[in-house]
Amino acid sequence: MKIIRETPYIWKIEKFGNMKVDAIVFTNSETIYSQEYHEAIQQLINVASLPGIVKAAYAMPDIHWGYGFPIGGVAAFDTDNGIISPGGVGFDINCGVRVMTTSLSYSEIKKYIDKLIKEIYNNIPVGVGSRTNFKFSVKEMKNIIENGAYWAINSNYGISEDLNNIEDRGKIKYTDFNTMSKEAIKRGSNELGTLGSGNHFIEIQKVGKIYNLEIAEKWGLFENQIVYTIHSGSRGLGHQIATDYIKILRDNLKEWNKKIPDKQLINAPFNSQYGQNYFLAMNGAANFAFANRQIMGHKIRKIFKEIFGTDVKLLYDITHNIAKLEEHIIDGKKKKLIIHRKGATRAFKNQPVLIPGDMGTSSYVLIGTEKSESLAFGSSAHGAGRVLGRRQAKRKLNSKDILTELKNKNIRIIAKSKGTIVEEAPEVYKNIDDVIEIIEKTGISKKIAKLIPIGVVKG
DNA sequence: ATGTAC
Repeated sequence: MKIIRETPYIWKIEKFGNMKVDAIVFTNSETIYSQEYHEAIQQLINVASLPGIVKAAYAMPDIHWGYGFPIGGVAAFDTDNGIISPGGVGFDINCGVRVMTTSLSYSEIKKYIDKLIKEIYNNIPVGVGSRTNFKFSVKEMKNIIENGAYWAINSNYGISEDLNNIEDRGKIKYTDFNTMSKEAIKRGSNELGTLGSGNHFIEIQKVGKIYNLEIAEKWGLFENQIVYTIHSGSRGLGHQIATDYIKILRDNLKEWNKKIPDKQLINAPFNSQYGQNYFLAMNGAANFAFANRQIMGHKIRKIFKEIFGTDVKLLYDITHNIAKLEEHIIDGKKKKLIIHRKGATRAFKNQPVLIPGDMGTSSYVLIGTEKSESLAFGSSAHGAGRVLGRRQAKRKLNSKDILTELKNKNIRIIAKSKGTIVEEAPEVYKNIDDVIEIIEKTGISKKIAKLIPIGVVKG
């Protein structure tokens, strides 16, 4: 294997063996050869061998090991002779991030942080198996699946201008309710507007440093401003769709998948019936997730209105686990591709890019660039990236120490489970500042503002 | 991530 340093932050693994294209890794010289990158890079090499992959397999600086495809990976496939793979999307279909902005400064709400996070915790179901106390009918579920955030706004969870600030306006048109199992629909029927567990969170944050005043102003951001971030996805519904289609492809496309280097890379030709059915079902789950974040975002907006009498705007809502049908220029010609972004954020030119760090450090708002479009199909990182596995975290850390650490930093927290506090402790993540620095240096997005956590709600 | 296991 030959790793070539293209620039100080871009590394190329020249294609060898069964690879159809090169692999490109965005990172620094300290991590490229590190043990923690090793498995993920092997997975990236496997991805580069899949049929119809175009240009290269890409890895963002926060890559780590995932199901088949690495988390933090981007892979584009030709729609005529390429594939679509559930492992290239992930189990939490349309896991994503939304940032909402208030007109309040930190000093105005300082005394109310405990009250705020308590209100949020009491109004939004959080944690493993979090459910609403009612169920949507199958007919209403069809409406939700087909219309996503558009459905939510029509159901009084939001204002129409919210749609302008959601990726794909919160509604992907390529979907078909009939491609989704009864089980998936049943699981989703009492999960809409719930946070979930693991790395999902709601944070009240204050705007720290502003890096680009002009854009920040345009986006309604100012120093010491109170904003909030929601990180969640499609809950059990999306998980069920992923599980269903991995099995369907395994049972029905044995011959087609005979040569894959890892059984977790199970896939279907994009233009086949199986490939199309997964695509349509996955998009249904994505629409469910858009509605999910829209509801939670609006509920918190109402809490702010009740306590402070202030209005809240949506800065942006973006997904980082999805396969999208997009047009990109390949060899000077426009081409339709199916872009898998798994733990990678879309970062088209001038678009807000939201990258959460960990609950003890910070998160960032960035802007997409032309360079991202030319270098990585318009993609950027999605988070800090784990350095400790969940089990390792539980062995090494205890919740009491983490709570003390957060208290010392003046960060309030309500969490349903002590286990989650440990599994999601600041120590289990890479330093977000390092990830952001690499992104800046490569130019795949540019910093706009830093967000500092002050109140955290966890599952 | 996940009714953390079929």
